[in-house]
Amino acid sequence: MTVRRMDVARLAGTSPAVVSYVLNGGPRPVSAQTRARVLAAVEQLGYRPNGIARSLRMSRTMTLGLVIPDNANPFFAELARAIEEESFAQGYTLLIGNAAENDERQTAYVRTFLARQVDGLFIVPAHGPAGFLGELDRARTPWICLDRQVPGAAAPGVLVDNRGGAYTATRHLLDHGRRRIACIGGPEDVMPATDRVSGWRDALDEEGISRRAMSVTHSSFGRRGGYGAARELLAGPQRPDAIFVASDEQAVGVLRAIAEARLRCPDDVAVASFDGIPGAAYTTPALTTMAQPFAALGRAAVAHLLAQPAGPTDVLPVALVKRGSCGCPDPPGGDLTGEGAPA
Amino acid sequence: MTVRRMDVARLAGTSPAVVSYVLNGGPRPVSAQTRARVLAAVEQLGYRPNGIARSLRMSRTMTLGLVIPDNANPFFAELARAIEEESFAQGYTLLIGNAAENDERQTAYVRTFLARQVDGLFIVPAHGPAGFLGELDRARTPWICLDRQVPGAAAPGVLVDNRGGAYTATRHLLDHGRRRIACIGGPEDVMPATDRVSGWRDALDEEGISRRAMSVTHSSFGRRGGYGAARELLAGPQRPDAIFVASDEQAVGVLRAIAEARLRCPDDVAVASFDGIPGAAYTTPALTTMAQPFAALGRAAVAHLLAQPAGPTDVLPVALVKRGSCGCPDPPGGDLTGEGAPA
DNA sequence: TTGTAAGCGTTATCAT
DNA sequence: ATGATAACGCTTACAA
Repeated sequence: MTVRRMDVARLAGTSPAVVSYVLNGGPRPVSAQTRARVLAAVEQLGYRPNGIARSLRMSRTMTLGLVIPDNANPFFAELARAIEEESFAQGYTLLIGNAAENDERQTAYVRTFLARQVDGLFIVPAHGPAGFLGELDRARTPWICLDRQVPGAAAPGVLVDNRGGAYTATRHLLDHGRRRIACIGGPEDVMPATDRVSGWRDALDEEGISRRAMSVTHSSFGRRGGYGAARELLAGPQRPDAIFVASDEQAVGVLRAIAEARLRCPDDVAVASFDGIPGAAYTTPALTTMAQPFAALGRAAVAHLLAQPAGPTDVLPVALVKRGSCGCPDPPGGDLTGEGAPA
Repeated sequence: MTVRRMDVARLAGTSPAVVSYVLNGGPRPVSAQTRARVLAAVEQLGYRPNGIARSLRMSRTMTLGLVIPDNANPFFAELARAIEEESFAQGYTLLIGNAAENDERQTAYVRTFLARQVDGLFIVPAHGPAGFLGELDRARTPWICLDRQVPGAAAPGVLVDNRGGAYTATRHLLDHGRRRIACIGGPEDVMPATDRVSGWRDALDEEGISRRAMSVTHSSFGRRGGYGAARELLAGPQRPDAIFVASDEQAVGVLRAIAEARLRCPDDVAVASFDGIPGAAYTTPALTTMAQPFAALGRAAVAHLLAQPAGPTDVLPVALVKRGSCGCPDPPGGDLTGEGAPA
C-alpha cells in the first residue's frame, strides 16, 4: 500500500533490518557506505516509518494521556498546556480528553486512552463519581492524579499548597486593613476548594476574628458561579470589605458583580483569588492572586508519571502576585505574567 | 505479557476469531451461548483489546490530528475544543499539537502525527514559513486548513466570513453615530486579519469617509499587542471615537488601555471586535463582537476532513453579538454566551 | 457454526 | 557486517 521499510531495503540493495539500524542509530553499526545508500533510498521513496507498527513491536507508544474535567475552564486549559509542553520536550505526544464534567465521558476517555496503549495517564478527577477507577485497576498503565486527589484510590499525585496559599492571600487582605473578609468557595466537597476555604479560615482564626463573622458561600466554579455568589453577598446585610475567592475564574464574575452593584474594587471591596490564570492580569482592576507554578507543575507531573517506581505525592508552592484588586498599585498594561503569545 | 485475545478464547473454550466477532459485533454471527461464554471470559480476565494492534491491522487509527499556532490564545483554544467535541462524537480521538508560533514545532507535529498514522489532519497554519507542506506532499493522509489558508498549497479549508463580519461590526459602530473609527489589525500579512481590515474599509468607504482619515494600526495578536496599539492610538493627535479591533483578545488589551487613559468605553471610545471568545462576555464593559460559530466550525471541519472526495472550501457566517462596548446596553452578569462550565 | 492462518510494518534474535 | 525470520496482537478470508 504505502512505501514500506522493505522497499527501501530493496532499493538500497540491503536488508530491512539495516534500514532500521540506520534510521534508529542502532543497535548495530552500519558501514558508512550502506548508510548512505539507505538514506538516499529513504529520500527518494519518501519513506516514513509507521509509528503504529513500531509501537506494537516495542509495546511503547510514546504517548501520554490527560483527562481534564473541563477544558473551557482556563485553569485546566493552562495546566494542559504546561503538561503538553513538557511532554513534547520529553518526546511524548499528549492525548487530551475533555470530560466536560461528566463521569461517563471521563471513563470513556480513560478507556480509549488505555486501549491506545498510552504509556501513562494523568487524571484531574471530575467532581463526583469516579467510574474511571474501574478501568484502571486491571491495567498496568501508570497513572497519577493532578490538582485533586480521588477519595478511593491511593494513587500518588502532584498538588499545590492550597491551604497555605489561601492563608497567604487572606493574610495579605488583612494586611491591607480589611477585617470583614468573606469567602467564596467552590462546590461543597471539591477538594482544592475546601482546602482553600480552610486556609482562609486559618488566617481569620489567627487574627482572632470570630467564626460567626466568617461568611462562606459555596458556588460552582466558573465566572457565573462567582458572579451569582457575589451578587447575593453584596446585597446582604453585612457587606464584606474584602472577598477571598477560590479561583480566578470565579473572581472575574465577582468583579463584574461588584461593578454592577456600583461599588468599586478595591476601594469598597477588595478581592484576592487563586490560580494565576493569564486572564487574571487583564481584568479591571487586575486580580491579585496566588499563582500556581504551571511550568513546574507540568515538569513535575511528567517526571512523576515516568518515574519508576512512583514517588510520593508532590506538593508545590504557590506565589502571591500583587495587582490592583487587593488594594496594591495596579500595574499598567497588565503585567507580563501570563501574557498570551501572538497568533 | 498482558491478557491477549487468545487467552479469552481459551477460557471460553472457543477460537480467537470468535472473540473478535463477539466484541466487534461481526462480521459473522455468534451463537448466544458462545457469546455469553466469551463475555464472561472477557469480564473475568479483564481483557481489553489492544488498539494499536487493531490499528495496524485495519490501517485506521480513529485518530485525527490538529495543529494550532498557539494554544494560549483563547480563540484557538476554543476552536480546538469545538473540534475535539465533534471528533469525540464521531468516535475519533483528537491529537492536539501546539506549534507555539514556531514553524519547526509545527512541522514536528505534522511529522509525528503522520507517523502515528492519524486518519486526517487539521492545520491552522502559523504565521510565516510553512515547512510542514514538505511533510504532507508525499503522505496520503487527508488534511485541511482551518481559519486561514496557506499561500502555497491548494488544500481546501473551513473559514469564516472575515470580510463580511468586519463590515457588519464597523457598520454597527457607524449606526451608533461614530465617525472616526480606527482599526487595530493583526500582523501585516496574516490572512484573517487582512480580510477583517478590508471589511472595515468597505464600511467606511460606503459611508464616504475619506481614506486619509482611516487609521489602521498593525499589532501582534494577543492582549499585549492590542494594548500597545491602543495606547499609541489614544495618545495620538486625532483621537478616534471608536475602534474596530481584529480580535477579542486584542480588544481586551484595548479596553485596558482605554481605562488607563482615563477614558470611558463606550462613552469616549466605542469598541467592537471579532471572534466571540468566552472571555469577551466578562470584560467591563462586555465586548460587542462578531461571534464565530465554534460548534458549527467543529462540525464542518470534521465533516470536511472525513468527506471523500473533499469538497470545496467552506465559508461560515459570523454573528454580531451586541454588548456594552459599542454603546448598546451592557447585559448584566455577562450573558450566557460562552459561559464556562463549572469545574 | 467454528477453527486455521495470513498478513499489517516494525524490531530483535538468530545464523551466516 | 549483513540476510533471514520470529514475534507484537489483531482482523478476516477461507477451510472444515
